[in-house]
Amino acid sequence: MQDVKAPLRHALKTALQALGVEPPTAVPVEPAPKGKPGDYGTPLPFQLARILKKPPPQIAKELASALPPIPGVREVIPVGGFLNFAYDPAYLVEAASAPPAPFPRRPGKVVVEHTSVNPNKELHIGHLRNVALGDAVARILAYAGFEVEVENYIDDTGRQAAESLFAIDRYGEAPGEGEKYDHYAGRLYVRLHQELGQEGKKAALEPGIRAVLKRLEAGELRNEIEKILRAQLATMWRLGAEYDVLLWESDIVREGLLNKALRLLKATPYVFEPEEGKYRGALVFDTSRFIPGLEDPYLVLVRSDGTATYTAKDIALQFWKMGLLSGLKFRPYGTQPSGRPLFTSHPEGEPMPFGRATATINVIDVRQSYPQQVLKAALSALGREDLAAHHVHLAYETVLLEGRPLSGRKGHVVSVDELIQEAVARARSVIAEKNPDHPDPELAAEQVGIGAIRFAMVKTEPRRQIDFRWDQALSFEGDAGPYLQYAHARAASILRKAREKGLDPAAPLPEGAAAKATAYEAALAKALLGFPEAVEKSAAEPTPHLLAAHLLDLAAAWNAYYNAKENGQPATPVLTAPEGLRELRLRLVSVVKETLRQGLALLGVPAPEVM
RNA sequence: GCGCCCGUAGCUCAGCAGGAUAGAGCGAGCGCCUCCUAAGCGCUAGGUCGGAGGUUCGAAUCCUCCCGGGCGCACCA
Repeated sequence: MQDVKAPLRHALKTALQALGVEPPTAVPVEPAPKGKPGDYGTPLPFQLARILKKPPPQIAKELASALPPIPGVREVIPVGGFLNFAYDPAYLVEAASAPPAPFPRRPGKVVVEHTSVNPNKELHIGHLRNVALGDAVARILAYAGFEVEVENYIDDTGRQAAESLFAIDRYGEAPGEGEKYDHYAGRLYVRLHQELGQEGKKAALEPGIRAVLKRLEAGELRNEIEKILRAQLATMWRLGAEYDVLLWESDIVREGLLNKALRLLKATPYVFEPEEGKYRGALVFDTSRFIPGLEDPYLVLVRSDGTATYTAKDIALQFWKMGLLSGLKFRPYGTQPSGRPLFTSHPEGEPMPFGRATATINVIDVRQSYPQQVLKAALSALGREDLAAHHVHLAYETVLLEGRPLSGRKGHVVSVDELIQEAVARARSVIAEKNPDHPDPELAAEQVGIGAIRFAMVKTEPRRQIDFRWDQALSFEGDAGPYLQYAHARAASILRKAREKGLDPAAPLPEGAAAKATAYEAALAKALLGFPEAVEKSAAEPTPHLLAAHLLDLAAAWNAYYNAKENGQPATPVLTAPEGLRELRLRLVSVVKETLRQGLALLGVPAPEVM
């Protein structure tokens, strides 16, 4: 896939220089709107109107005559103040006829932290958005040329983990038949909270919970946490999300990273212990210089009872991620479904080069914007504005369920496992109905079910609230994962049949084949050529929804191509097309298939060969 | 009250480093399987881009104010 806009921009700059105008740094070039002549166009003449003191249409004409020949451009068409370019279809098709290639490597390392769910109960659809978003962003960045490290923070010394373990111990009940361990822990956690709600129970149970908390901090109950964590990981892996390293909070505390971080901060003028007032005896961070406009800019790092706040631990983790602190040890944690190894921090491990990031992305919901700002402020407090500028909080809005906020207490939640089961069952029945001879219905059902769920979570802009509705999330029509998967399977089917006939879609195009390209092929080629830019934009934001939107456009262009008719007859048959044109179309279909596969992979959506 | 985010078609959403008659999907209506998978395609209907000012040759996009909704403002996170 080659860039057709770059030569065009270059030619425009050359023409501008010929006209004695300093070219802008970014020359706008966009596909021409439907119904307008040409394939691409630029509004450049409007921007020059002020400088040249001439009307845009006149500038467009002058610019047109000053242009050097542009590769593939058949005609330069002034359209009012726009200047459009009609391409030779053969050129567009040739430009699109190689599958997209990964981007060149970029310097530095990006650490993406996502999931980081409390190891105390099963995942629900709120967590799902985090996993889907984080995993997609990590994949997109890696494809876009960044070195990416995916970290999953395990808060094993938190209150919630302690409560689940306490509940398991207290009720002494075994998991139900076939009950996943995280669901079991979650069930007893909920039961504990019911009991805590009863009169006088809280005081009676509190010491027990505190005792568990102490043991967790000492790392004594790691195996108990692991049982829950392993069950959660099974869900993440089934979704297709994978990680490089698990970071246990107890390890971070044990390695003294927290104290090291606090020591660094205490050496700045912004962190101190007030001698009077409401914060007397606590260690606070005055963020006013970094976060203006707060009514109370003091943030407690260490409470007056000596315990550290979560934010303080988070700052320590952030410092570690960016190489300001060292000390964690690691060891292998096993191999994930794709074969990618997973590591974990561990007291008995050995040093490994995790962390040391030049940029960090935290995938975490918008309600935590303030503490995320504090992370940047802490970096700034150390004088590391450079690092602060490279920390991104990928804030996403919360997920509603049928219009109402999720609520564990009111039972208004859906677990991810439950959702997957439902989606796969639904896919299974659609396959049985539409393709009863499917060679592997179980595989396809899993792919379609997972794909529908994951796509639903990433197609919307992160900062918009998602209202999860069963009928929409499991929809297999329209703007949905299965629509893209279907387009992919359709292309795969043609390629399969071609190979059966002895044709090789990967073979070089025969001499003169490209010249047979029509407007149909050109339109499809243009859709394909937008892929690298969509990836680039998605990586830069970062957000997967831009790539998702482009893939929907590409699939729509491909489906339209597939269905094109003239006088009631198929206008664009592939396998039965005349020789030359057939090879050309086959090549395009193969690039469509590969581009969709790649794009879907970046969103974590499987691409079935048969549906 | 202060701060951040969101108001685009009946519903769910793209578009927002200013550019061409504002685009999809769902829903509604009409059509397309003797043709490579109809989970698809085509056509029709449907919009004061929350409102008012402003900047600009040009504003859904930038600025200000207002209205509506969400979230955050603990020695929680």
